[in-house]
Amino acid sequence: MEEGHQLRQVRIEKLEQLRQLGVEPYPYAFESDSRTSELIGKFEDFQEPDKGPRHRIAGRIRSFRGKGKVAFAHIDDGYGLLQLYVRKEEVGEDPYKMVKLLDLGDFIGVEGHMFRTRTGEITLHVKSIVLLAKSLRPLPVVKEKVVDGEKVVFDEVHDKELRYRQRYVDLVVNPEVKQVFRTRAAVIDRIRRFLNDREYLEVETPVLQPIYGGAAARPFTTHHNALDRKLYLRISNELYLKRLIVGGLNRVYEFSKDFRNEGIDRTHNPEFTMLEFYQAYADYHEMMDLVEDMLVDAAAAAAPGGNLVFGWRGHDIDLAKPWPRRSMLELIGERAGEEISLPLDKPRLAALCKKHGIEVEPGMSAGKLLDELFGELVEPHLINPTFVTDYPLETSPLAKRHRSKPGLTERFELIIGGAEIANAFSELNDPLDQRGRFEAQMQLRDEGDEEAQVLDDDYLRAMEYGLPPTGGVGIGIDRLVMLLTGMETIKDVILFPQLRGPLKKDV
RNA sequence: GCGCCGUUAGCUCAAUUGGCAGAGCAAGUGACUCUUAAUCACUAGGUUCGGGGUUCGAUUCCCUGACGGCGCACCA
Repeated sequence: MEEGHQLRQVRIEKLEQLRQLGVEPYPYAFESDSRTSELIGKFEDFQEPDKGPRHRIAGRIRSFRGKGKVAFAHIDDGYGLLQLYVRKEEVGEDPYKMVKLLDLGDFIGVEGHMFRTRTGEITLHVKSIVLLAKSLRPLPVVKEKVVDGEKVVFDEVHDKELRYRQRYVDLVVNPEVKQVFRTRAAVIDRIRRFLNDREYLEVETPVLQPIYGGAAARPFTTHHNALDRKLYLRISNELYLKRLIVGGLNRVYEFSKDFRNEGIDRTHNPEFTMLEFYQAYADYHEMMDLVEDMLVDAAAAAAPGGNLVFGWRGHDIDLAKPWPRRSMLELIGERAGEEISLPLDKPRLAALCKKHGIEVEPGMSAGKLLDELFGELVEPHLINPTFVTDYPLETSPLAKRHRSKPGLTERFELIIGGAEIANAFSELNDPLDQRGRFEAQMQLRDEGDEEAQVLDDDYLRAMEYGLPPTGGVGIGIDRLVMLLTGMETIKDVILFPQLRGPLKKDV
């Protein structure tokens, strides 16, 4: 809608008419004392509703039905809709002229008492009304009615592009979107308390990093002018948090916005939120216990009442403890129908891959082949929470060698609904082993693997001062919220997901 | 990056074999003092995503680009 569009022009003209009536279209504040949802909820408590107390409430006009000298409207205060009943006789001549100049989308403040209309709807009987902000652009008009107790919505806004690009519109017209983001905040709050209660310290580490690390991914790069230096947006905060363990902050965590220069799909957004937490003197077994407790606790923020069954990706997922802990080799062996034994036999794994239609490239290590088999044969079938343990050494350069299984590490991933929700290790704390692992990664990098990790000398120096045995976990918060809210795409749990290109037209 | 599908009024959507681009809601004017997808009458509203082509004539067919969705690839 360009500057001169008629719908917008009409509203601009109304601004002038309002000012001529002495109405300021953009006043400074309004003191409200109620919420729509509470007023409706408490209505039944009133002895004599029609003579009940006065309430003040502010919000956006979402529907309007003028009937001559009386008007009905619904106000939306962000928590729900409440019907208003306005009579010219009661609010006065001039205010009613103002009412006639109102549009859907305008913010108003009202004062009045509660009653029930002849048709049964709980309603605010307005005694006074003020304009709080005039809206110039028409919001999409969505109507609903209740049929047999079921809400039927008309002209619902489905257009994904409009919803993501103009999230402010989406939030107004699709009220369930607000609930997703309230749940997201509640889940994060709950996890933060869970960790604080266990004497974890919340910390902040650099987003701009001279060397990126802690994960296998391609980074975004940027440049610092004053330092004339290339910097990377973090792909992970793992190495910084472990430096803090070296320093004696024995339990640390950070909700970290990470950035990875990768494709975008239902489970990947270039910037996403990761929770990482590290605990000195713990191993991965202890971290599994902690993750299990943490996520069951977090689920309560999304589904009060102790319900632990969540519908997601076409499955009913039961989060009830305990969650099975299965080794990766065992799971692959079951699905492949043949036992995978140690030490890993690369030609045999390659044959197995080919048998299951997985492309084998010459440079692939035995561990990489195992990862491929797991992703193809096992992961999609793990619906209820499962801790998959003991990943190959080659693909886990920051994880400690397994205490009894050569060629594997003490690492687990938590898989729910076929998606990776958490990744964790007994952290590698042998600095010489770590140096060797970094060197192996650099070798892969030289061979063209752009996602191989980069050797971080300062991190090695820190570890040489001494890193205690440590358990560490990373949890993909966006995916966790998807699970707990039943959303099928990561775009639905990120307020402003990354989209290509600019707004295609000014609508 | 590849394939398939889509983009028409502010919103939700139609448009026959290629033949004057329509409806509902929203908007404007008028009527209406308990309406509720309020109702009634009238009015206005379009670069059919952009560019090119075929044709007497393109929303429709062809090419190309943009954006979105889905799938694949990539991806802890």
